[in-house]
Amino acid sequence: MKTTNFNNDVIELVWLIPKGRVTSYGAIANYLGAKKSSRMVGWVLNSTFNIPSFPAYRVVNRFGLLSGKSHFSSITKMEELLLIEGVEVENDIVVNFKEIFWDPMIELKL
DNA sequence: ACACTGACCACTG
DNA sequence: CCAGTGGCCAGTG
Repeated sequence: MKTTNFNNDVIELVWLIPKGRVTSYGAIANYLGAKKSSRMVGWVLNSTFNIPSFPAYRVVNRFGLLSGKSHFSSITKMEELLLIEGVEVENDIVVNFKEIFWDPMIELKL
């Protein structure tokens, strides 16, 4: 596959998400200066299925919904992985999303 | 080359 | 509040 900067940046950033925290596609796209390209973030994540222990499960949509769960090995895998880190999930939605939301724009502060 | 899709998001009426 | 729309752009048929 072609390795673009965007691709690498997204992957780098996702690796930086602390355990027990989550972020959103939009937040990542926004931080990378591609605000309108949040769809691309999802696209990049879809190509990371072959990267062992890549924490793609820490990325959800802006509502805290586990929109990518169907792309994991098991439909419940994403939720399980989050639960292990102490992230509560109910009806495919991160319960305390606002509290544990990790915004690179703030956390990495420029 | 063209049309459509997608792990999305913000804006508009 | 809900539906529609535009923007982004790589992959696929």
